Amino acid sequence: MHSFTEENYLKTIYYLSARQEGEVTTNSLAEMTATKAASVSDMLRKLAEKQLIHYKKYQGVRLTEEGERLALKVIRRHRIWEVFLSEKLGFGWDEVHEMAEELEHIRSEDLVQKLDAFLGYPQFDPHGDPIPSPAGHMPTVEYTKLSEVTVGEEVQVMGVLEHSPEFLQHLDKTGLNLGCRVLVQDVNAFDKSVSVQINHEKTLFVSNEVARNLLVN
Amino acid sequence: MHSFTEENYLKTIYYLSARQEGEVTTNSLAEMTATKAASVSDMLRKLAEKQLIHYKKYQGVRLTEEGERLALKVIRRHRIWEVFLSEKLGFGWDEVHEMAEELEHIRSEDLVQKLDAFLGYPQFDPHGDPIPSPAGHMPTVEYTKLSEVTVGEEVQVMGVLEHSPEFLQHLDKTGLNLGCRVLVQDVNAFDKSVSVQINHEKTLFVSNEVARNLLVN
DNA sequence: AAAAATTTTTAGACTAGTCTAAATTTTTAT
DNA sequence: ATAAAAATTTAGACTAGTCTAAAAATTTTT
Repeated sequence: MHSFTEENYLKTIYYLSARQEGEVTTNSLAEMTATKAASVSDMLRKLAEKQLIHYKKYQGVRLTEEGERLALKVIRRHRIWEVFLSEKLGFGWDEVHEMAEELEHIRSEDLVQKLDAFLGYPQFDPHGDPIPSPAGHMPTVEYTKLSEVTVGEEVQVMGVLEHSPEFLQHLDKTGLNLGCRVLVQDVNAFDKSVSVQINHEKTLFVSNEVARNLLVN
Repeated sequence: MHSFTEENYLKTIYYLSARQEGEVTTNSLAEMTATKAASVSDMLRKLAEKQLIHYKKYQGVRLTEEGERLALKVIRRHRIWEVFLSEKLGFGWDEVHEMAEELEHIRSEDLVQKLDAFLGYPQFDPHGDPIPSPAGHMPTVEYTKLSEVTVGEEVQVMGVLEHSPEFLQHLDKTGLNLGCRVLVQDVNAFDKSVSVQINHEKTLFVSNEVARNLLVN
């Protein structure tokens, strides 16, 4: 079995790889895991020894097939627990991440499998992120940022790019929940803020900062 | 906050204290936690420094009020998770303990509180053990061992003293589940084994070893 | 293409929790 | 009441994961 810490590194490498092309850097990992570059270097050596990453000194890092399989397992557990916390226990989408960070490391194949069944095999977590398959495959989703929708189009909120509680709470406050319909009425040429109508009801002004972090289809 | 390991020591001290009068010994703790006496000694020093136990060298150990409060918190979390695993996910009572050993350490007051509500504020875990109150009080239950029931009495299985999967699976196999009615028909004078009728149906022979570990009322 | 800046790695140290072996204290047996 | 046995603690070492400071490699700038 792999340690709590190793699982977190793999997960983080996966996320950073998905975010940009090419190798993941030591520094970006240090930032994401809130440790120092020296600690990351050390851990990379260990993960490379275990064949979980491809690693050449000074050249950045990439998951091996086995490493990606493990990372997706952890992400799958994380997201399934988030669904549980949200759907069954009534936690807000701004609260579930932190608890899932711990729950994702509970070691039992059977547990996540039964939990998945109990939840009715959900496809997405409370933030709209897809749940990897048991076999370790990440579903591809094709969403657009709200900031890129043209005036007159009506779209539906499908996910978020920013997962901080602050951002999610802001969305709650303004009523921009997952699944709500958004009609783009106007785009401000100066600051790229968007004027939208929500669920054919109230009209709202959305900053570009927010619009860039809202995924729609 | 306290570490995973500290929580386990406190929990174990609580269990051993409940099992016998007086101070808990270093050796018994070493056995229970599957470590060595030397490691226990070390940890006891640390727990004493944190005022979680009363500890005089060579004299054994006893929880302080604060230590007991923490121990009961952990036990509460453990048992509530067991109920969840059993009732909602369909795990057997022989399977839940191991997973709960990990789940009990998830740090969130809110989580256990919401889980408790979701489960309808259960009073007992799947083994019949009472669930401590949120305030940290262990309900007292007055059960008798099946081995001490007199011939002719009909009782109900309320709990177990032995929690090993092997024992629990044995009970499953023989149909001695929690809640089932047991009429004591005969006690063998030689080996103290008991002849019982289950739920007014089949008759069963129960060894004294088993009868001593079955709690009834 | 060399110098400067940045990034990454190494070296050495620290903590929590564990271990073995040795020393000490307590208990039991004579 | 002493000797032997058992239990407990201390001493010193190990591992995983972290850190700071220094060294080395890479990238950027001039």
